[in-house]
Amino acid sequence: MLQLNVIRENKDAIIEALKKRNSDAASLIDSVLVLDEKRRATQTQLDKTLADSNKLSKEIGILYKSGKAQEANALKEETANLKESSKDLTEELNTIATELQQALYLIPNVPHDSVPTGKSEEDNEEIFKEGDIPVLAGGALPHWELAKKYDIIDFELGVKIAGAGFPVYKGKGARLQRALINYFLDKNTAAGYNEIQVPHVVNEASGYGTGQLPDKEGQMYYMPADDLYLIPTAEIPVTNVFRDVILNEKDFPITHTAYTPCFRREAGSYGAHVRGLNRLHQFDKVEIVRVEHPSKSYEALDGMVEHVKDILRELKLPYRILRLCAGDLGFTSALTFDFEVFSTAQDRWLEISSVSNFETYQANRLKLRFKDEDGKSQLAHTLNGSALALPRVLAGILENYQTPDGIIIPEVLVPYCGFDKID
RNA sequence: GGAGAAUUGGCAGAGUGGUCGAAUGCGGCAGUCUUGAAAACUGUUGAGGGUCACACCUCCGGGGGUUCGAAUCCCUCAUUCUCCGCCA
Repeated sequence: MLQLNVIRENKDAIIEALKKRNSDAASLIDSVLVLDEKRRATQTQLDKTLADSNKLSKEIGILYKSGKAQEANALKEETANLKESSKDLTEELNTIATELQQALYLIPNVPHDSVPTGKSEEDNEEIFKEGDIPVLAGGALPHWELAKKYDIIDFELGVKIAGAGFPVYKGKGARLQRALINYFLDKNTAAGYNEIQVPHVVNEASGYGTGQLPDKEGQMYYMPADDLYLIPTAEIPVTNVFRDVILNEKDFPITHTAYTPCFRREAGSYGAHVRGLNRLHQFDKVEIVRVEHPSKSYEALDGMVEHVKDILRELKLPYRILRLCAGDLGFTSALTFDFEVFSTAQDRWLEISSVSNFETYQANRLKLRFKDEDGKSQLAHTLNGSALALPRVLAGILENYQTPDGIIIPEVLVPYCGFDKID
């Protein structure tokens, strides 16, 4: 959520910047400013009324104490009007505040200057590419065929138990999943991220805190009996650790890593590209989250990108990095880099990580602040990224490391797996 | 799941209808003293709105109510603790 005072002071610049997202926010911003003004005017009026009635109440109290009940009763009558108008004003204020809040929820984050203009993922800018794309022998298979051939992932069994998009990993497939989780967590903690285990469900307040609500409720599994959501990403619980928190400057940087399963309804995204592991309702992911001083957050973002690169180099997977264009940028993000691994047998790139800086957008909703040098409260910056999402990494490994004799396990994972080949 | 108790500032803990945003202690910060530090002493120390700055307003777990007036009374929800039941 954008800050009101920032909108007030940079109205035109914000409208201009949001045009990059192909959203004309001008009228929305205008109505926010009108509502803001109305809110403050109403607040001032209410404050005055309350001040008057507080004053009267105090006088009544003093009169009673000094035994002047009659005079007190006379004053009581005067309060009736004040009470009436303060009730009306409170109602009015609540209405305006709610409208203002809802309008603010509809405004996405302002894209960073470096974000390229563009309408869709086709306009994303490739900024880096590394790793050799293997030349596979004849008869190379896509990962879902390999999964079947070696009996390591059973998609049909998942359908029976839960439904499409909930695969069952078996034998060496299950072991490889566990190896990847442990490897990622080890890499992240070695880089200084503090491991944390968090709930896999979140309440409504947490959903609003990181911006999934009210925007994306259709993408989350919701449990009405308990008013809880299954998490679509560890970003929500891990970042909400810092909801309503005031940090000291010396607490920066805050870094966490967490493994969680992720649940996504993926409503309406069925089609040709969802086969196998490409798009699931439940998948595993290891996330990294940072809370940073505003002056350090872009440096931190670069550090996260380098960290993810390092992992992919060790796995020896061909990958590229995209700078998302404004049209493809997430609602809450100011700048996002996507990592994609090349799926050789499918001949396409698969997104395996998304690393973003949200600047103060989430912090404003979370009320995540810190005391600066002058002792004033300021909003912190939040960032997060996948390091990494498992299924497509697994797809990449299966396809790129396949040989006629079986699938070779990347060297760095062998100690975690306890085997070096799936055959 | 049943019965009872509780929820106050960074922490501990007073406060049961009136000048209480809240005593006191600890912690934090600043100063005095000291070669330096500790101790001691003095001052200061919640968040938000509002204002050029004051004034002023809101917040004592969340929401609602009673009252001229609520941290204090009532209702409701949440959470925590104790006892019982069930259970990985």
